[in-house]
Amino acid sequence: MEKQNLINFLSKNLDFNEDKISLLLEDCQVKNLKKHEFLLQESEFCQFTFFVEKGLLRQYSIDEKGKEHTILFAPENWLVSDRESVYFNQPSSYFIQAQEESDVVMIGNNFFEILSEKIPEFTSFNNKLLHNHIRHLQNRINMLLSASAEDRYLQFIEMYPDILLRVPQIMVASYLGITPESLSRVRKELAKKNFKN
Amino acid sequence: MEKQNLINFLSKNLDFNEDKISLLLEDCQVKNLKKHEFLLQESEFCQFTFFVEKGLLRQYSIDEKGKEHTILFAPENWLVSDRESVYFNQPSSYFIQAQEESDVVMIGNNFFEILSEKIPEFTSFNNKLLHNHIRHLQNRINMLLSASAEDRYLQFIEMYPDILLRVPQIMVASYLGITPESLSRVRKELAKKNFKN
DNA sequence: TTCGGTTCTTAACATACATCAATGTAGGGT
DNA sequence: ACCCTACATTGATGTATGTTAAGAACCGAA
Repeated sequence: MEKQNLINFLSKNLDFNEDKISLLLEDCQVKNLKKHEFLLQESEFCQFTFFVEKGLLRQYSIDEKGKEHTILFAPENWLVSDRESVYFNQPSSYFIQAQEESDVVMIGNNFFEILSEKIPEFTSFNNKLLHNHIRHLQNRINMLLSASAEDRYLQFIEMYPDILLRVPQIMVASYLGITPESLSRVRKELAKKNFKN
Repeated sequence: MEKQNLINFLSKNLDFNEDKISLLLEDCQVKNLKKHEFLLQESEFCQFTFFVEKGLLRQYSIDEKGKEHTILFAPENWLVSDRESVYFNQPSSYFIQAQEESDVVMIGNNFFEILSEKIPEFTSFNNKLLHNHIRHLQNRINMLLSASAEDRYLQFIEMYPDILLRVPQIMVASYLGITPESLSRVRKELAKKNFKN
């Protein structure tokens, strides 16, 4: 089934059997994306939360000088959304784009509310997702405040070893907050110190 | 009453009258802090969420090189906590310290659950708090990824004009992710361009 | 009031990282 | 198989920011 990953994800966390979840998910569309296709662009209102069944999404912003800044990489089994846009009803300042041919489940903005009504325990699960998100952002801030280019890169490959292989370095650089040239040099340095990869 | 700010804060957001809220808050202690007193230190488990009735708190971390990184300034009517420690039951990697003589309401970790039971609408309010938190962190990441020292400073005084006057520059610098010397230079430059403040 | 510490400023110098530019390389589309 | 475009690498150079160090201003405690 095309939503199998999402169903697993929910049933694992909700202790609610697969069939029932599958039923609840009936309203959610699945969308197939070609590489480089957009799910959201700057100034649009984010209408969905996206669950990645297959492939890889990237969320990024573009600043006044035209530079891209990668906010998030979302491989299989990740949720992506612009919560700010969804929750506060603002035009988004982000782009969400498929980096590979991908399948995503489009979760409508009211879907979580509906789930909350039908599955009381969902509220606390949603809470957990939010806390996870906060933890993730907090760690990133810490990294940006304290770590050098090399340290950031090392942290990155530690945390997302596979993503390194799936996206161009230029995007990893924009995630780390450095230029692609700098990243290339960092890698060269690490190679000297006989660092694999 | 010593918890008046918190009562206002909740009654404004919950549409629940002051007396009832006041009653619910009875279990929460109020603590008076002298300047530089700690509410939380690294490796401790964060047991409370703190609401600032009066004064100013600062949350910060210290990295391997001994450098401080300010995570958050919390003046009157702000909530502070290490959600990661509270929610995931981990030792904290942060310090929370009073920058001024302060009064805080100590909100126990189960208090929000209790409130949820007594005030159904509280769940969605809590949700809003979490989303606000996420928005705040997200904006900060954007800033760290894209803005120069000067831009960061300008954003900071725009956003927190009063805090600048209440804490030493050294701490503002550690919030912005730059050295105090750099901050001093930035300010000098801005002064040249006849920038007030 | 004086003392001692913290903070702020300034300057000279160091360095990590950015920028610019050129070349090389690889993958996708026709 | 070819070209085209995007990406990676490298070197020369520039710049913002860090580092170190010193003195000045400030402030709280004795």
